[in-house]
Amino acid sequence: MRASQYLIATLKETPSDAEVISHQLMLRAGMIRKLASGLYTWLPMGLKTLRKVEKIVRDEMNKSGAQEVLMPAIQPAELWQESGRWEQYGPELLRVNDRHSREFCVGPTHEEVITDMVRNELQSYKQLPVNFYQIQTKFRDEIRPRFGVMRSREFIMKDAYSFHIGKESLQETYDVMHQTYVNIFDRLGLDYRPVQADSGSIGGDASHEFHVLAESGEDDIAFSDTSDYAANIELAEALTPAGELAAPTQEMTLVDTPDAKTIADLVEKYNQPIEKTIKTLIVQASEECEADFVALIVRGDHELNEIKAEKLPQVAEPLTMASEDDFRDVIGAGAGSLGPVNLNIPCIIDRAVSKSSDFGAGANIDGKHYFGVNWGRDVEMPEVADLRNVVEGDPSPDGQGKLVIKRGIEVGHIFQLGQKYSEALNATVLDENGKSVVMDMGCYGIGVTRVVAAAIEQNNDDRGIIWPESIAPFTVAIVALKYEKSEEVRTEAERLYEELTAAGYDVLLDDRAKVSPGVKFADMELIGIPHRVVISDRGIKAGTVEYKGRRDEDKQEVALDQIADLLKQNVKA
RNA sequence: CGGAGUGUAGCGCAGCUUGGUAGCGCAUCUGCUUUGGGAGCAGAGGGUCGGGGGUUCGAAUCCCUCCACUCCGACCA
Repeated sequence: MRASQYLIATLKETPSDAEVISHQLMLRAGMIRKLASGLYTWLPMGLKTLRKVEKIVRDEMNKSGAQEVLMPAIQPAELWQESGRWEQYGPELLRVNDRHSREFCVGPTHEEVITDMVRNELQSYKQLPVNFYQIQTKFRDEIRPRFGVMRSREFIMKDAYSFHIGKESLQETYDVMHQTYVNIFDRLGLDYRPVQADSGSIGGDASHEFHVLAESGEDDIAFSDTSDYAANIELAEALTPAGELAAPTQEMTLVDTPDAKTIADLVEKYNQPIEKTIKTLIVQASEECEADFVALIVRGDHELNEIKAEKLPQVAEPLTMASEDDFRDVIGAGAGSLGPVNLNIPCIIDRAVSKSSDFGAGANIDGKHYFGVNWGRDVEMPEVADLRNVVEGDPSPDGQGKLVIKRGIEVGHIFQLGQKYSEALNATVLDENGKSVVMDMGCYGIGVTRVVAAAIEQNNDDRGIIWPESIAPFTVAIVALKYEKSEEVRTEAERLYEELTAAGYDVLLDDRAKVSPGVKFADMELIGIPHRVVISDRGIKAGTVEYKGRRDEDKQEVALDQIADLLKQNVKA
């Protein structure tokens, strides 16, 4: 491609509303433009990379034996009513009416449509297992779209759905997809981790997420420093601290603490070590609990894990924090003065709290705390559960090593759905006995547009993007200085351009007239092209061109007749 | 949805307090010069000042209203 005939829409200044580096660089490199909140146009330069990501995903999916289909973005309400998600999905589902006022939605995902297709097309166990996928535009009406295409409302997703008789067959395909994802992210050239995950609202059993590691990620991932254990922090189990509960060394005393509303106050003003403080959180109880509220207690230095809390039978789903107005009458004290001693509602404590001794807690009397509290002696040990997020340094749940916590960007997610949708939509086939059986399902997603942003998030410097070779919009930039004036430069540049293009390389020839060298260099670096060749009069006189890799510190002079071979040896076409 | 903020040329911003015919930098166009790190000179074009309403002789500026966008929050004891 010739730069003079291509939209190079680079920006010198960073648009003011771009927060994260990938968003800034995608705008500056002329890859995307915003149309409205959460909606982006892909300019030629951005689309080129997007298509390369798609191609890798498509290649590997095809290799895995999956079959490509394409389903509509607009879906009829009936199917969603059949699965129960028309009511359940909430405002993230964009609903629209056609001219006959029939109801539709813009698909945020395609379980319903694929299950409908499969129940119509498949009749026999002999046709199973199958795995269908598509690369298609989705819409989710996010509460707050942000970070450019990282969390946009409209986005492109590769979604695949497999169908089986029995869990064993599902597990086999799940394993194949896990390996396929590893192959995909390896080829994309990204630093990523597969992690155990919660299956969340989509429902189902086993689940892994694939995270690209980056500081700006929105998820916390916990890893073992010695084994290959990795899990989303939502899921990572916090083990009970080893050792016996220490014997009391202090008497329990009631202390006036009128100015202690927070854990920080107790630590600073009353000299309580933070690990000897506790937080008492009041949440709505479920129907099977006789009280209206349940108290959840974690250590002052720990955080409640809402996913874990929500799974407790006594706790209402979704997890709802009680407001102070609600519980003040029941408990007799407000936030900041709550604790397990003389508490008149059910109480569940975190495993770490169960090993706390001589700790401080609210007295359930406004402005007062008990210090030196001990389980058994001062208050009966309540029910114990895993309630908190793991923190760095916790022992790994697999018993090997300690946990390290890093930020990740979720770019892929695979689930074993089981029969959630196939049962709701009655997707059955006949088994070898001629009996009708409900199929098991798996589903497998990759956020294709998000992959592009994540790749930039992980690969950039102060000059711009540094693309992995496999997804760079162009792999080689030929910067021709004084292209329009120097016939020698023009001849050499054209020759190299033709040769590399013929050899299958994606080459951008910067032949722009009256553009100064500095601008050309800056643009090529901002766009992030991995390999750069500079052709100039100066070089031609010496019989050389200059080569520099995007990550290289230094340039090197290469003989004119050797540059093509050098690139062919080191760069994949 | 709650809170905060911003809307002025393609991009980045000033002007608003104290009302008086809209400005700067970059980008764009023309010409000349320049060409190995975001060139110089000369000239030019480009604006419903987010929309509507009001106050006023006069509104980018003051008031009302609507809209869009951005950030923070929706974990708090």
